[in-house]
Amino acid sequence: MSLRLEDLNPEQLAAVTLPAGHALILAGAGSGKTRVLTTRLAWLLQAGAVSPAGVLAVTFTNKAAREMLSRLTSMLAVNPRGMWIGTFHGLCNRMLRAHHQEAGLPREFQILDTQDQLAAVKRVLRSMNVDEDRFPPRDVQYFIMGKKEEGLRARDVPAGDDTARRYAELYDAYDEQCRREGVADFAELLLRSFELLSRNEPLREHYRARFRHLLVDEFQDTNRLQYRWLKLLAGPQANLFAVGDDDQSIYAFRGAHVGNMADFEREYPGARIRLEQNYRSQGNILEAANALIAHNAKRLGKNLWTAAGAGEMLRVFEAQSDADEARWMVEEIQALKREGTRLDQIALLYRSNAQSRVLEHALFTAGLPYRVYGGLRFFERAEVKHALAYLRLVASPADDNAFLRVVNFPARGIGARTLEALQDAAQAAGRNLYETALANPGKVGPFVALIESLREECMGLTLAEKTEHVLAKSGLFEHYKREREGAERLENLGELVNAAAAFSAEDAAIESGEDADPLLAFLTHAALEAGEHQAGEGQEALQLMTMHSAKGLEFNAVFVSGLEEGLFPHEQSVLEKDGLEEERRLMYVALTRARKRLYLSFAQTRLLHGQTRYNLASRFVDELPKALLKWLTPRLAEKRKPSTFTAGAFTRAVKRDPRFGGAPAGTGGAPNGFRIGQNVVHAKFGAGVIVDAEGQGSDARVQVNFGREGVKWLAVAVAKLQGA
DNA sequence: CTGAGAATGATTTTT
DNA sequence: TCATTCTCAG
Repeated sequence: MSLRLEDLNPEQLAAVTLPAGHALILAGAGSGKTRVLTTRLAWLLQAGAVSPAGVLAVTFTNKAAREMLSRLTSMLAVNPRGMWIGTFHGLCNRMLRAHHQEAGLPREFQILDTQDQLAAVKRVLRSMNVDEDRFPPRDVQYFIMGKKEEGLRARDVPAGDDTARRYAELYDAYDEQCRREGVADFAELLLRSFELLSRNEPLREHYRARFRHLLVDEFQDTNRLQYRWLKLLAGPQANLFAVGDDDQSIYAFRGAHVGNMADFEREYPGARIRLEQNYRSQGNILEAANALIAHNAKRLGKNLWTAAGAGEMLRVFEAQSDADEARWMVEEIQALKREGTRLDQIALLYRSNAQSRVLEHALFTAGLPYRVYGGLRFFERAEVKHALAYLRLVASPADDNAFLRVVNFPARGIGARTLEALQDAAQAAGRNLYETALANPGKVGPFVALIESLREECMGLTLAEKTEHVLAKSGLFEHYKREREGAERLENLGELVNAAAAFSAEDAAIESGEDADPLLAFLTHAALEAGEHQAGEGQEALQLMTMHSAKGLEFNAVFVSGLEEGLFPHEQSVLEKDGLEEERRLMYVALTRARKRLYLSFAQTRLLHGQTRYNLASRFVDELPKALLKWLTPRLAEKRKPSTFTAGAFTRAVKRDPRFGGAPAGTGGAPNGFRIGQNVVHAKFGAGVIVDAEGQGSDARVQVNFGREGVKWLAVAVAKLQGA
């Protein structure tokens, strides 16, 4: 256990030992960001500048929060209990639990995850007889979330046309429903905490007097409300220490506002430190990443460097097809393995999850073990959510979401009609479903009686015993035992009991504050931390994930695959405002994951949504310095002229014209010696690929995808296309 | 209530 | 293509 400052570089040391005041640390990829943040925290505590209770450190993920805490306790003997280290949502939850009355929430309020929220929105729409075609539940949910993250309640939403007004009404009705049912969605935790602090002066002053130092990780990922929350909590006295990297901002689509960094610069004068020395990648990789990101206009500016050598060149492979690309990757992986690279030190990155399929197929065929990130997390699994719904009803009967989820699961002969009648009665009485059913049992009588007895029987039991009891009495265990494919689900339910057993008083205190009710804390834990993606850890396996999921990780060898226009940058993203720059930052993140070896690949043909797409190499490949690239395949479209034109249209699925016999891809007939899938060069538009064709002889026309230049129909007789 | 078949879309993701 | 969601008949 030691706090060592000797190993820090001058910039890191400067950041760690800054005197009181505000600071913005621009921390490049692999520059030791987490280390600086935790060492800063330890240094403040050890120097006696502040007590553990006087600091608040906030991160985005539970994983990051755990890592900070564990690194801190390895440097310093501190009791984590009194410290406020956690995610934005976790800390807001803690504050709201401590002051639920002032915040207008019931003590046992439950947290809605994204799934629960959608179900809740659907109920609002149904109760208001809203046309779901005009107001799709997903859009309404997105609207509500977005407004909350801007800090706006329904009444604050600027009035617009009828549709906008209706959205605001639905938002209002949704909030009212949440209030009735004693639940809060993710954004609500933040907004409610923000409103609590802004309205309740004594409380605000209490926390302002308490927290002298606020430290923020991944500041570029904060949304507007999170930044306002920080400012409100900091007040005029506290010191804000923000660490971030605008070049790694890849979450604008979920509300992150990179502009917060520029705003911070303006609003909080103080220290500005750039951490540019990279301890991860070799020189060529960094040089490539620097050159790529230099194409972005909106940057604070930063250049990574390393004391390590140049290392290897970046290897680039052009495949005929996605399957071909996958086969090549397998070969390279086997070669790496022979050279002694551990499989878990190799990452296969892609833009979208759908791309993992081909890779998995090739890896499976080759017998290479792999692990795919993404998909359902533990607490999101249906059987686990069912079990939790019973526990939630025991803790908080007003939770209609939980009620509806399990009132007829396992089946108890309670049908849609019964529930409709119950919901109508509840609405008329302005009460929740549970109360309504209790007052007028009918068909749901046995169900509420079951919950009532569960609540009684659970008194005095430990958390794990409660969980086990609920599983047995609810019939969930029986149900899955009978089900043919229920074995895995049963296993997960067993895992849930284990999780409950492992959930300690310590966890509860950190999760929800001192003297928290273990059951409530556990339910909160389940909502705020969805758990691992899947089992299969520990085994040495290749790591397959999206470039987004790879953020923060590092590997000896990295494959960045599917570098094709339309796929990456994604065709949707280039239509979005600042979308291309965000895609480029994503590429930057992908490149900077690699320590020693970096592979880039793209395929001429890719099967997507059941149709063959003909693609051109991503512009991001062109944006890398040629001198750093080692082509493993002959560069076919070398002649392509660079262009500044960024038309929106990209490869469309090829609709094969029956006049050409609907021949398979690549061999399809097209007029005058051209065929679908063929690479061509046009004098003005550069390289392209034939995507469709029609007509014969002098009327013949072909549709060509020129990537950035868009997709164009050209008359063969006029266009003078060259075969490439 | 259940199961079969149709319809529907389909970046990226944490809390 | 394919996975999920919806609809309707039994």
